[in-house]
Amino acid sequence: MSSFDDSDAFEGASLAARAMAARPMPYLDGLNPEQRKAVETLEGPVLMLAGAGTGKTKALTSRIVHLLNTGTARPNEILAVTFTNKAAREMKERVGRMLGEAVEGMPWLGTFHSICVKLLRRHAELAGLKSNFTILDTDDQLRLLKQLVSAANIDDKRWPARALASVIDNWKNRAWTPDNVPASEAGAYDGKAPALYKLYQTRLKELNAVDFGDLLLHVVTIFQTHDDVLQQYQRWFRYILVDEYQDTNVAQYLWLRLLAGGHKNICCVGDDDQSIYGWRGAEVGNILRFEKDFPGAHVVRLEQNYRSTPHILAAASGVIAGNKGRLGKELWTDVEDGEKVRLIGHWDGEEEARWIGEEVEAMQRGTRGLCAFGLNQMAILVRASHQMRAFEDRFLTIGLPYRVIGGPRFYERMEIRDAMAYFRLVTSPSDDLAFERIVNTPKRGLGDKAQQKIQMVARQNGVPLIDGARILLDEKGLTGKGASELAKLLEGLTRWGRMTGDKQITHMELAEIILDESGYTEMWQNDKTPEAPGRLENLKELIKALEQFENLQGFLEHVSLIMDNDSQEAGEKVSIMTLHAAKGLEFPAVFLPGWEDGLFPSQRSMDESGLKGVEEERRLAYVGITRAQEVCTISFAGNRRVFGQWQSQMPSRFIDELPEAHVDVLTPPGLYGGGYGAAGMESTIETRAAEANVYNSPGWKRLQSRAGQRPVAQPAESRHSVIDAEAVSSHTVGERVFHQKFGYGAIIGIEGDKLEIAFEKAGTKKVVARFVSSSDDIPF
DNA sequence: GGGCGCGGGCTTTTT
DNA sequence: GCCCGCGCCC
Repeated sequence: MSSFDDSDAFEGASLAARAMAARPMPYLDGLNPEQRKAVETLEGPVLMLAGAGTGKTKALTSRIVHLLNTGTARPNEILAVTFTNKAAREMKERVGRMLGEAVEGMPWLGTFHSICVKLLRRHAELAGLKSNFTILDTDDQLRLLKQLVSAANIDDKRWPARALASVIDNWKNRAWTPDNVPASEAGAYDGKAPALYKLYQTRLKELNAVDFGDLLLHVVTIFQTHDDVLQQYQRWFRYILVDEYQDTNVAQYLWLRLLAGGHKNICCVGDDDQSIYGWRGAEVGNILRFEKDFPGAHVVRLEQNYRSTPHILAAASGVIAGNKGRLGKELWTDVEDGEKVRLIGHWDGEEEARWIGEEVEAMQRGTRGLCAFGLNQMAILVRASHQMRAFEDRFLTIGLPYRVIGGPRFYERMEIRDAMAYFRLVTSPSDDLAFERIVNTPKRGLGDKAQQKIQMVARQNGVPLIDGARILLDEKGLTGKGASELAKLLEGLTRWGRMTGDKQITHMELAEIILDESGYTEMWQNDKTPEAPGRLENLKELIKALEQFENLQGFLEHVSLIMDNDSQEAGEKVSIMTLHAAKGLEFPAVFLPGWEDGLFPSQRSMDESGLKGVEEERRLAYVGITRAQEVCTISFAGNRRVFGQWQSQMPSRFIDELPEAHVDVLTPPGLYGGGYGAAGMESTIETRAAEANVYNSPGWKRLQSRAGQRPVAQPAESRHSVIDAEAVSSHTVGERVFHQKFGYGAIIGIEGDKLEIAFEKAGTKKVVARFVSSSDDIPF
């Protein structure tokens, strides 16, 4: 058992707490009664149900401050867990600010993953690891799995490694070790998944590596099998706080329950209505049954919203009311009036992007009758990242500054991962995955053949690849350019390895030497693609990031978890991000484009999870609307490119759920009276549709067959559809109509504003009435 | 061994 | 429409 006394993490923090005991508590004055209750109920289990914009973070940080300020706990006795590094950082900053200068940081405030890394490094041997284990990212993980899959003679066409990765990930999220996978679940991946999972775990141990899921899983396993260890931590962490509790998965839930098992001083903060991570294993059930898990729990509801206008809140409430099994909260505000939620339909996705671009500019100038918003105050929140493209394209053409939040993270970029592989190999030569990654990057003439030879020799001798390569060279198993290049690489690695101990050279200098001498920097300097300069720039940034660490080793140990991408460049820019990335943020003006069935709610979510999936999508809609402070604009398009093919789209079912009284339906530009014809656009659209052989594409067929299966959500009379109200169709069955993409057809059915049309060329389709015109209205 | 061109599959969402 | 993997050819 390791001793805690040698740990920096547990030291030094207590002075501050003692010095602060019994100070005045001004922070309590700014809280409303519910917040105050959540802050002051320090003992026993507390569930803080905090709706969107109700001052959750304020309450949470005040609670930490209160624990410290009253002398109830010392900073190192508080375990405070978040999901993102950003949230952890923010909380740290706020606590620091509230306490003033005296804080010595909180060693156990961090993400689930970062805290688990700390714990696992202390007890690595209990999981069969060394304490300097590496953390694989998804890329490494996938490469490893691919090797296992092909070694097992499995056709990776039918059973892609990706699928296996997600199966294993799910199992880990449920805290199932290879031996604990229930028989009922073992059928995945052609029944081979359990064996491959076991193999994978063995291989990880050999590599002294863990993946993301392991961080939780190993620690939970250690807690479950080593009571002495668990008890020590139960004593250490006297007060536990959990942010975003609705997002915890089973493994995290077990972890928390184990740690809180003794004293039960656990305060979980969350909002069941904002649970949007079911797809990565989050269990809304965790928050729904908190009171059962912790009998006698104090439940506090934060319902006063300080963010949005009443119309926006009402719209959000109206949508979320469609979900069953909620804990039930109703947001309210004492703000007076404000703008209704605006709704608008467009011809296609490009028109939608064009309109939003104009709208952003209008808002910026303040010409929309409202006060002007800066670009930083506006955001476009999309369901799926591929939607971003249309906006980026449009904004580039009109020169509207924008920023995309949550693109590929810094540490996931190719050049960063390559560079890190070099560093990994220098600090731990037996890192086979790192070796594989860079052995032929830059090109050294060491292709598949050569690499296979290295693999074989290494396996025969039971040594890491780097030693296998050495043996291969000694045995003259390689000739020509490849041999000399490999010798050069090995020689370099040895040399750089020796330099890690050299006090004359800083680790930043060493990193630069490695990248230069290996030819890696040169590779990008010679690269003529437009990305190359950016990549070199990133490498420079990487070196700069090293500064904060003592040495390369220390850097590598920490970096795998700091996957942040928060290089928020300054300047006025409109933000584009996914709804998931928007959680926890707020903007005066929010655009929510792409509200179309299949896109939002996402078809995949519905196919995979049925009603549960739709409910999660609905929560996503709720998250989206509640990001808006003053103006919320929802939009949809009648046609959209899907997989590069034009598709007819139906407005989202969530649009029907918006309460009419709080919605303002805007008239789209040029939808009636042949405005498009006048603008001379129909030819391009028609040509595109004609060129693309739409109706034979698999995507189209898939969508067609799904459209038939999809159950009607609710009886028509029970809904008050905004669209229906506005556009009671003036069409009749049998009428001949024209559609810009599908051509001429006859109406064979009318259902509210939706027409079923037998097109002459395109077959039978459902189309929203406003997207067709009577055939005699055609302006040409 | 590497570069290029073709075809298939695919897009949620991320620590 | 884009990315990845494969197979062909240099």
